[in-house]
Amino acid sequence: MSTKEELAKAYDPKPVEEKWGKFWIDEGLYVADAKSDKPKFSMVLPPANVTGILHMGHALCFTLPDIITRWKRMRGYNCLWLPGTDHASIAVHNVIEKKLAAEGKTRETVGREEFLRVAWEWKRKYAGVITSQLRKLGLSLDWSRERFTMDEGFSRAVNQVFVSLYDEGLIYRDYFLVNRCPRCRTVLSDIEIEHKDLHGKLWHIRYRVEGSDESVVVATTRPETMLGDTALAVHPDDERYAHLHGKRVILPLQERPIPVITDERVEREFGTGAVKVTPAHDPVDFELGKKHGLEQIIVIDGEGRMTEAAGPEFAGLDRFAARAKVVEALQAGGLLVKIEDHDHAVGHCYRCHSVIEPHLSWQWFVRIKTLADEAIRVVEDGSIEFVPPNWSKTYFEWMYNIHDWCISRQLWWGHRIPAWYCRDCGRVHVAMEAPARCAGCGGPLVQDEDVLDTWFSSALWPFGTLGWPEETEDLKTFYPTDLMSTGFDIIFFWVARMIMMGLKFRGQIPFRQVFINGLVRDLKRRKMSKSEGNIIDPLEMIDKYGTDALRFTLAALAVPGMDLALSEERMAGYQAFANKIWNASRFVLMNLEDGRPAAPAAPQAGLSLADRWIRSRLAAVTAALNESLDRYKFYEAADIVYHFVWHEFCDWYIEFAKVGLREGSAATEAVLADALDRILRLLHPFMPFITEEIWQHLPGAGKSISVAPFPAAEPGWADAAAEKTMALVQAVIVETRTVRAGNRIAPKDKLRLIVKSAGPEETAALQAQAALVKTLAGLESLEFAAVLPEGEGLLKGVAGPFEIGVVPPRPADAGKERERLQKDLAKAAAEIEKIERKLANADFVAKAPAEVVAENRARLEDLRTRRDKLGRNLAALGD
RNA sequence: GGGCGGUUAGCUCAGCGGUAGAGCAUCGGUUUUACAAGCCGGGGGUCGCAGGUUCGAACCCUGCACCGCCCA
Repeated sequence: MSTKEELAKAYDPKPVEEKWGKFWIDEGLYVADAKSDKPKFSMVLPPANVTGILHMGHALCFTLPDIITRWKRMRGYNCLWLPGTDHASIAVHNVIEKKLAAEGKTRETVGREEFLRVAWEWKRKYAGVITSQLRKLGLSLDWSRERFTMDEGFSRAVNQVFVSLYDEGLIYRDYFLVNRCPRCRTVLSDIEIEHKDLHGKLWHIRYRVEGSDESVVVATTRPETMLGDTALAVHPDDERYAHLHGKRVILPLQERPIPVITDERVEREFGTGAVKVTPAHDPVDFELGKKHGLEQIIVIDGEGRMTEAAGPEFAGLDRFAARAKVVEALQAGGLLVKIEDHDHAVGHCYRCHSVIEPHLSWQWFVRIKTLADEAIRVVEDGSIEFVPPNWSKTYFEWMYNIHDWCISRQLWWGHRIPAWYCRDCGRVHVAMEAPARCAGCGGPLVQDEDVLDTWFSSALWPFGTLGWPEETEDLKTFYPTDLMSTGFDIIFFWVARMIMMGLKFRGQIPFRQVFINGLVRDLKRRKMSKSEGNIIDPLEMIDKYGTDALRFTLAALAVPGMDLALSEERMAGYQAFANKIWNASRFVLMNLEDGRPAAPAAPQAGLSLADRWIRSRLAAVTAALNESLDRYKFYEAADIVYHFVWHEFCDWYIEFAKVGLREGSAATEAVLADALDRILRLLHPFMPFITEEIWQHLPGAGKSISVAPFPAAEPGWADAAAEKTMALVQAVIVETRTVRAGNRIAPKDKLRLIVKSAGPEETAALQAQAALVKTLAGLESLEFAAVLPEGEGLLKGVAGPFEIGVVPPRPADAGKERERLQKDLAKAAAEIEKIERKLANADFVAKAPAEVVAENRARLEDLRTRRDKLGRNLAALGD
């Protein structure tokens, strides 16, 4: 026998989590085997921001797939769950700049090399923070394969992708109007812009028509950009302005003539129907400018300041100061017709929330259309499946309207673009390694200053982490991965791009399924944010309630695709659940002091009704749990196992087992131990720590529960007869308890219970379980009678087919009893009426399925019997 | 403006065509030798509104209202 030291009175998570967390890693239990012949199940962890700290979003997004991985591992899969971190270009860059600023330096004063040295040092120092926090969640990650997006191999993969796409013409450099954050001093891609509705103004400005006294009024939300206007546009069919076609107007303040052009894209309803055109500072105007061959005059620079071209009185001013000054100048010149309130969407930087500035500059782009077409196809044909499926609509919506992807960033922390320019002839060289000199003229080369969008590298995560571009064993064994768990907010940023890149460079989808988890909110459904002060910190929760309680809470709240409202109360509830499991286990272990008897060989031989019943339930619950997890219904799976463990195993079976154990039944001891063993294994994916700790105390435990087989849903254990009889037993027990509670009879008063016999089979079945009924209902005696004796002040109740009579230890309060019976009677009567009405409907009887009709008839019969019994009992009480 | 989602018990949410459920909260009882983070019992809902389909609607369809998110 191997029962170790007895379990403590209450579950204390901390030492347990520390012990097993270390054990799992030291023993390499989650290190995948590329050569295994078991079926594989692989995932890559969404790389955590290397600067980051763990928040509840991580906890949710990582706990759910860990449940799946642990479940699959126990079911015999060769599982790989690969962790890693992301270099988070802008975020880290900002941190380092701030750090330098604190020392009175800037990146320009220290230079690129020193900047990167500081950044790497910083990364080395802080990367461990997030990874050690990940470990606290009990994730079954393969740390031996941990990767970083800027490690050597991964960087090579990034360069390889860049060079290949360039060679194929899918990456190009262009002078284009892009989004720039003046504060971060870099351009951003379209999806890194957050549009916020703002209350703005619409300024109506008068432009004089050249060589006439006439003028045209244009409306604009950005008067400062007028300094860069190179045309005025009207709709070709707008009769109000037909006479201006081919004329020119004089741009106020600049006193420069600009042409009037016509274009279908002008909205006649907007403002006055005449609009100013600023090709260098507005996306629509940029296109109009290209179409109509307009000059592009840059009046705002990359830092949001007015340029020389804006004119001497404005040059150097901040864009918002310039706006005020332009408006003032227009007003002074009598050119401002009116100012209206106007709500419109304004783009903001997703990192720092500054207002974005459209910015004309040379940038690198990915030509996206052909890549997107393939990526659309694999979702359309079901090769990749979104869970829940409606997210595919969001995906398609974006993919159908996708624009070329601007991938260059004016930052230093990241993958430097592998492009070199010839100083002499300007020729562009794109290559894996720096070429020595210009292939054209032999001139000296200089590398592009920019780095790549972080998302460019994370798009390669599913294959880059497995060793690509080398054809590694890992790549062959584990790609494509099976599941990707992530938030809906990065479907565009990340999921779509992984699909495109995976298809392009592996010719295969990167993952079979995408599980989209919701947002973690507080109880008032607000997003958690520092400024709101409503953050629930997972580490603090782990400290307070234990990792298992946190994990179970997240699982229980995780309805696919839905945001979840998290509360500490909920977590306290699952902490109590952990404690319940702990104590149930203590009970079982206390009864296994002589070791663990083997389960009976023949499935049902020598088993009591209760033993057969719990096995039947166990089989059903195991099957249901598997099905829920198969469909990623974590909340359902959690609910199933919670209810079973607490309200079937603990509330009923353990109490029944006490009777069997008292009688010295080895079978019950075996079933009890086996049920606990299975329960622990069923729970393990959700609550890895407590289950490991208890399981290790079970006689005959293996190396680790995390690699023990997941319980099979034993088909031979299904026992409808046992479940039916058990329902009778439970009904009699519950009704007796209800009678007791309704009449304020103390639990310590042992009762005499008389049961009126029903059908012979049912009666015999109940009689056989007299010991159970007596113990659980608190009886001193249980008698069966053909009729319940009258005139003894019996307290009567109806339990399934049985009528029961409780002999009150002292005269009962007839009023209370009458109240109770009347209530029951009223309930039954209401139900009867509903069903009678249904059955009175000829259409129902004729058209509803026969079994539904039969069901209703049977139910009506039962209810009528019940009503009659209750009525008689009530009448008997009357005298 | 386009798209997606939500509206069910006091709170947070399941259920999505055939007897309205869970957890928490609440009320009453209770130191029954695994557990008071417990045990036993109870109360509580015209399933947002209005139509329609159906023998039958919380569930399907249409419209409306309100809330949230994404895109333009």
